[in-house]
This record gives sequence, C-alpha cells and structure tokens, in this order.
Amino acid sequence: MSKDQDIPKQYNPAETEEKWYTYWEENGYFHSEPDERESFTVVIPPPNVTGVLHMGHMLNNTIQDVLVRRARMLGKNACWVPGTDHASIATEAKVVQKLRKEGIKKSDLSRDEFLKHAWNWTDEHGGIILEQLKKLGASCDWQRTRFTLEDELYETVIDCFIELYNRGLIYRGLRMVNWDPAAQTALSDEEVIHKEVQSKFYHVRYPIKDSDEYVTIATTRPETILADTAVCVNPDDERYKHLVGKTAIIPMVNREVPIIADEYVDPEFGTGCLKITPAHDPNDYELGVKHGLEVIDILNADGTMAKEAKFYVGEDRFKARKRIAKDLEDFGLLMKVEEMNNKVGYSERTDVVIEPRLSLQWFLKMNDLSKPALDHVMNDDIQFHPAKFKNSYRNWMENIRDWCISRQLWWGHRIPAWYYGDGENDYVIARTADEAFSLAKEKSGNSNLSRERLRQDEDVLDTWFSSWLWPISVFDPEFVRNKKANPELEYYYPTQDLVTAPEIMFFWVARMIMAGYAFADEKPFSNVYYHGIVRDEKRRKMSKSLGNSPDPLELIKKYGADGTRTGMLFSAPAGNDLLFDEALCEQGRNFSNKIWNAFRFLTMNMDENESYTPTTEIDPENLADKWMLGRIRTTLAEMEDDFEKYRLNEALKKIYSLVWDDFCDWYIEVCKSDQIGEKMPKENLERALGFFEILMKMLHPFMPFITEEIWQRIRERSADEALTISTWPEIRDERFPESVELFGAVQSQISAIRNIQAEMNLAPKSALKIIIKPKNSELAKQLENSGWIYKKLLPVERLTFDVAAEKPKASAASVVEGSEIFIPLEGLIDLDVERERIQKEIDRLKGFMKGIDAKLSNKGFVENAPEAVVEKERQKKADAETNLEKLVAQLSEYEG
RNA sequence: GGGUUCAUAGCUCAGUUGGUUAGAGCGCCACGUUGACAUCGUGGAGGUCGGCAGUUCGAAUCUGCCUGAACCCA
Repeated sequence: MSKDQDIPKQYNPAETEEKWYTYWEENGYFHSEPDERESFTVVIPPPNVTGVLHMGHMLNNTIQDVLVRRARMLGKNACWVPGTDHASIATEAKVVQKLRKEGIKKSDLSRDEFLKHAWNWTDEHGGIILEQLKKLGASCDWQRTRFTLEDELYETVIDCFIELYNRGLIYRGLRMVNWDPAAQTALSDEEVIHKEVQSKFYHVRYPIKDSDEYVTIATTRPETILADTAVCVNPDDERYKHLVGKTAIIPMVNREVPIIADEYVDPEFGTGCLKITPAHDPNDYELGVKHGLEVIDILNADGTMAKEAKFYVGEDRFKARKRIAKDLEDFGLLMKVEEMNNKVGYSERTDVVIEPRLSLQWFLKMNDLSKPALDHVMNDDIQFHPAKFKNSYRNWMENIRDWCISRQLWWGHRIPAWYYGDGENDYVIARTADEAFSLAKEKSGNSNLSRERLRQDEDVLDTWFSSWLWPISVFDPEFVRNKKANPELEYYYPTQDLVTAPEIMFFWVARMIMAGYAFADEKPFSNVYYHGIVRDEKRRKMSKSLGNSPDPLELIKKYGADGTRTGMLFSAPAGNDLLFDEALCEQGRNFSNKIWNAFRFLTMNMDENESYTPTTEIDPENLADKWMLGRIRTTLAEMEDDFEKYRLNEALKKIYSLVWDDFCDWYIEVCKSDQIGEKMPKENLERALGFFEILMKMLHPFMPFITEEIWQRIRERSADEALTISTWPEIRDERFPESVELFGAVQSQISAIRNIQAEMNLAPKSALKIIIKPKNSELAKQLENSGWIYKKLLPVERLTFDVAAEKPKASAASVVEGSEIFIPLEGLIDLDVERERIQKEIDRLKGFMKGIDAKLSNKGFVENAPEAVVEKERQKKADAETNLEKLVAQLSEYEG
C-alpha cells in the first residue's frame, strides 16, 4: 500500500458497514451452491415474520455469523439459510387486534377475508427483521430466504401430516387440552407457562345426603364446584372410610354425586377430600374415566360461564369465582379461606390463565418418534453445547406426552381432514377436495354422497408442526412426499450447527430431531449451541412489555455493528444467561477505535512516494518479530481449541488481547523509530502490516466490518481477494518459545522499572540511568542484544548490563526473576519509600516461601506427590531464595 | 412434589484430568495530553473461592450435609 489521504482520528462505523455489506452482497460471497467442497450448513431459527429484531435475536445471529464466517474462511462451502416463521397465534392475534381497532370483528369475516387481511399485514411488516439482520452483518444466503407459510413449504406440512396419519401416528380425540380463552384455541403443553401466584384456598362444606354430616373440600377454583360430579377420598383415610359409597350434595346446584375412594387422593393435602370436576381438570378427568363419572362442561370457549353452570351464566370465570364465594358464605357452606401459593398456567402468547378444557383435537403420538431422538443425543451423534442440557432433554423425552397439534386459528397450515358426516369417525385425510371426495365416498360406502356435505376442518396446525421440518424443507420441500432427496438436500443435510436458546429446546430442537429421524432417517444437525437469555442488570428477561430492552438498531448506530457484536459476545459464555450491559458495547466500540488508530499510526509513518508491501517474513535477529509471530501462532492454536468447544467468548477475548495488548501496546511500540518525529523504518512498517493482516483475519468472524475495511486499505484487492472469502491463517508449530520467553523477561523488567518510576514519583519523561545485573552471563548477552527494546519503551539516559554490577549508592532497586535492576537516583530518592517498597516485596516472598516450606517439610507430600511436582516446588523455593537474598542485600544498603 | 444447574474480587465471569499464597474485563485509586488512540497510556489497591464436615501428602477443584439463588417438569 502507499499513503493515501489523511485518516480521521475516530473510526466511523456507519459508513464502513454500509459500504462493505453492499459489496459482499453484490459479489455474492454469501451465496452457496453445492460443489465438491465440504459443506457447512446452518439454518436460522426463523424469527416471527412480522417481528422486529430484539436483543435475543442479536445474540443468536451474532453467534451464527461467527460460526459461519469462520467456516467460510476455513474453505468450507458455508451456507446459512435465512427465513421467517408465520407464528400462528402471535400473528393472528396481532391481525385481530388491528382489525378491532378498525372496528372489524374477526367473527364478521369469512376465513378468506380474514386471511387476506393477514397476508396484507405480513406483506407490510414481513421481512423487516431480515433487513435488520443485514445491519448486524449476518452473512446469510439471502437467495435462499424461506417462509414457513409460502406455497412450497405449506405443501410440505400437509404432506407431513398425511404421512404421519398414514403411519398411524396422528389421531383425533376428545382430550383435556390447555385452552386459551383469549385466543380461543388449544395449546400444546409447551405453550403453557406455569407461574407461582398467590391464590385463595376455599374450604367448602358439602352436605351428605340423608345425614347431618358434611364433607369439607378445599379448592382454588370454587366456580368449578358447579361442574362437580363426585367427591373422592383416599381408601385408607380413617376419617372418611364410613362415607365412601354415600352421596354428597353439591352446593348451589344441589346435584347428588357419589363419594368414591381412590389412591390418587393425598390425605395430607388440603382436607384430604377432593372434589372431582372431570370437565375442567386433567387429573379429575382421568379419575372420571376410571370411575365412570358424568362430565359436565360449564365453560364457554371465551372463559365465561355456560348455561350448564346454571349460575352466573355469561359471566367471566373470575367474576363467577368471587360471586360463588360470596354465595357459599351466605349459605354458611364456606368454612374458611386460606392464602396459598400455587402454580397457575398462563398462555405463552396471550398471558391469560389457561383453562383445562375437554375438547376434540388432533394429536400426534410421540413415543415412537421420541426414541431415536433421545438415543442420538445421549450417544452424542448430536452434540449439545454445553452438554449439561442433555439432562433436561432426556428428562423431557422420557416423559413425553402426545402432542396436540391443532389450533383453532385460521393463520397457518389448514388441517387436511375432510368431514362428510356427523359421526366421530366420519372424516378422511386428503391433500385436495377432489381426493377427499372420492375417499369419502369409499369410506362411507355411500356412492351418492353429495359434495356439499364435505367440509374441511376449520383448524390449522401448530406452528412448530411446520418449523420442525425446517432443516429439511428449506432445501427440498418435496422430500416428505417423494421420499427421495434432491441434490440440494443431499449436499446440505444434515446441517452442522444449530444455534438457539435452551427455552425452545422442547418446542423446536427436540421436534426437529424427531422429524429428522422420522423422515430423513438422519439427524438434522450435528451440534446444538445453546446460548443464554439476554437479561437486564436486574436479571430480568428483556422484553418489550417491560421496556427494559435497548433497541438493537440504536445500539448499532451508537457503537457500530462490530462494537455491538463484540459487546454481546464478551458476556456470553455458552448456556449462561447474559446480563446485558451497554458498557460492553462501548468496550467493543473502543476496540474498533483502537484498531483504527493503530492502522492510522502506521499510515502516518508512510512516505508519500513510497509503496509498502506487507510481509510476514521476520528478521531472525529481531526478538520482537519472533515474539509477535510466536504469540500469533500460539493464539491461533488456542482459538482453534476454543472454537472446537464452542467457547466463542474465550476465542474473542484472546484475539482482543492479542491485538490490543501484544500488537498495539508492545509490538508497534518497539517498531517505532528511535527519534520522535522520524518515520518508522520501512521494513518495520511492512512487517507490522503483515502481522496486521493476520490479525484482521483472526478477528474477522467477530468484527467483520472494520477488519474488511483495514484489510482493503492495507492492499489494493480484487473482488476475489476480499477478507470475507480469504483463508483462515494456517496453524504452524514453529512458535519460537525461547524468543517468547526472553521477550517476556524483557517485558517484566520494563514493567519493574515503570513500577519504580511510578512509586518513586519520577516524572515519566525524566531519563533514567538503568543498570541491569542479569542472573547469569548467558542472559546478560541475550538482554544486551535486546537493549534497543528498553530504549523504545523507557526514557533511557544510559543502559548497562553487567553480571558483576554493584548497587550504586542511593539507587532504587528491584529483583525480577533472579536478575537485579538498579536505578541510581542521587538526590531524587526517598529512602523511606524505597525501603518500604523492598520490604513489601520481601514480605511477599517470605509468605510465599512459607507455603512452599510447609509442603516440602511434609513427609507425606515428598513421599507421595509425583516427583515432577516435588521438583517444581524445590525449584520455586530456590528461585524465591535467590530473589530474597538479593532483596535483603538491597535493603541492608539503607540500614547502614 | 420430581429433575437440573449454580454460588470465586464492588460487578460480570474464567479456572480443562485435585498440585498458581486464585485469573480476565469492567469499575475503583494515583500519575500522565507539543500528534496513532483520553473511545488513550503507565502503575496500583481489591477475593482464601457461600457455610460445615469428610476423602487426600495436598481441595476453588472430589464426597456428604446445610444455607441461598435460578431453571425445567408435574
């Protein structure tokens, strides 16, 4: 390169980021086609199509981008498939809300009319989030963008339903489901969030028929008393044995119900006497089936009391609860009300209290599907990072229950079931109406069946029933039907890494694994990286409703995408929640600026008429060169290890420190010219640029923009020489350990001298006479050759290395790894300060030696510990003794 | 109630198979600004590793109990 115009003092990310993202896209660097290279595939966890980027997305996608960019640089055919999810409940709720604001009720619209509104909404808001990802630098293959509700993927889902139905895994049945009265749909177990709440525990007396006796039950939901069809006690409970077989009278409705006995009842809980409401409690339902009890449903779909309740009809369940409590009290049947903590289920989407409700729904049998999915995770065919999540995965898989896949919504994949009669089994499963018609005629045996009688199921499928196919369907939407992979699926599947949060392990990860084995007989991915939840400084989850989440795009504006990415990753060890702190993004921005200014400094040292060619050819005589190259290669190897273990933040910290501490604070410093104002020697500059290039490669996956910017400034590059598609630096074994060690010794001595400067309150620029007494003559020779390094980093008036040096009078002194440092300070030295300094070091060493002595004088230690460990302790002791002797001698100078 | 995880400096976290008088970043304190960077430099002070007991020559690291926190499932 040669010197171009002046470079601004501060790095401006906005301009750079826009420029390079456009360049990358225009050159198609992110697009992948199958070829002979090894594939590296990642499918994005599709965000809600109408959503906007939040902090969780930022973290999630930054991690994916780091993995993908590194794979690309490693020469793999990297393919990151982006896309969005139709998010059935969430999107439908938003559309309903929007329509309501316009004065339109969903119930006034036909299905088609409603869907038209929904599509308009999707077209309007859809894809915003993908544009936001570009701002973050995400290197997705945008040509492959998919949407779970697009035509091709829609068909896949229908194929999948039909296939599973034909395998006998899908059934329709009357079951207790989780009912969301706000969305008026069933939910899967995973969509119910249990929260601890303060409830009232009502104790209510039920009269016994033909008797003066009562039984007292306790309930948190007294309104369900109106649906009670039995009272149950434990058969061994002496208190109630005599009542079993008798009849209790339900208050208010005066219904006569049996008193039954069942082991299920815990005599210790409540009164030991349980009211049974088969229509409104899953456990009660089981008992009802077992004992043949009547089922009375008293709730409407919207959570109001139905006419079957006879009381409070049309009133909301919570209002009814209050009223019945009052009425029971008036009747003298309410014995007491206790406060109690209990867990109540809430809808994940609408946050209303879930009602267990008996309803006819479609279910998927899970037992067969879960078995391979469990096995292949437990035997690490699919690796979880961190592995601790295998435990909860196993726990869930082993206790899996059938999956309720139908939703009483319109926005989604409509269930391909067609009803031709009123009987429970009067339906057929078919891809089209025509197909359904002929099947129906066949099944019903009625060749005169009229086509008008045929009605498709109104419900749609759970969103996850489409996204569980994602790793397959994005490549080959016809695979489920054809059962034969197209070349794309052949090449890209199984994918490599899936990056997600542990909270959707059951929703999605587990189900993708099941689908992978069920349809492709192969895992969907090899690794699952679980990252934590982004929380605020008070450990609260960041959410829109709490208003505690910064706007990611604002952060990017403020700190740059590179700075923001760095900030997120700094605090994100795998699997742990991260307490987001904007200060970390600031640190990331500062790092960008540091890099920028390091580069700026190098260009300032360029001669206008000169051209510079970066090189990594080191000068074998130059200790700093060998040290820097050794440090780079060592760090490279360490980062390799971190990446293998998915410890991205560790890898980032290492390259951060290599750039800032090693390269900027030491290497560039020693490359500087001897005279202030003089330019850096050309060969120094070219090597610094050569190292800079390697550092930019190592940093690129984390900070793609600034690294590309520097890379492109260092040399003129053609389109196929962009950093984004360059190759990752080669790991080499030649790491110059002796040079690294020697440079380390020089660093320690320089630090010791700086410490003297600071503690003696010397003006930082007042030149020093430095006398170094190396611990042996070999080291003396080596250090002498490195004398120039001291002169770059310290204000030196005179520097001598002498194994026979005597400590001059009135000098400050220090001992570093057996070598002594003397700095004559005639007239400047404060003897008390110096004495105190040395005494402090002596005390430290004495304490250190005490610990070692304790070990070495312990017979057990010397006899049992490995020889190498004992020898190490002996060496430590010898070194400490040498240092101590020298310090004591130094101190004695002041005593006499 | 069942299961899981965690507790290390003021804060956020490292600490690989037990052998460092415990590391990092941020924050804090002191000093420093005639040009790479104050979005900076140099130096420094902070923990005995939640508590107790045990295993061991040796424990932040292994075991048990206790205390506290979080998450998942019922």
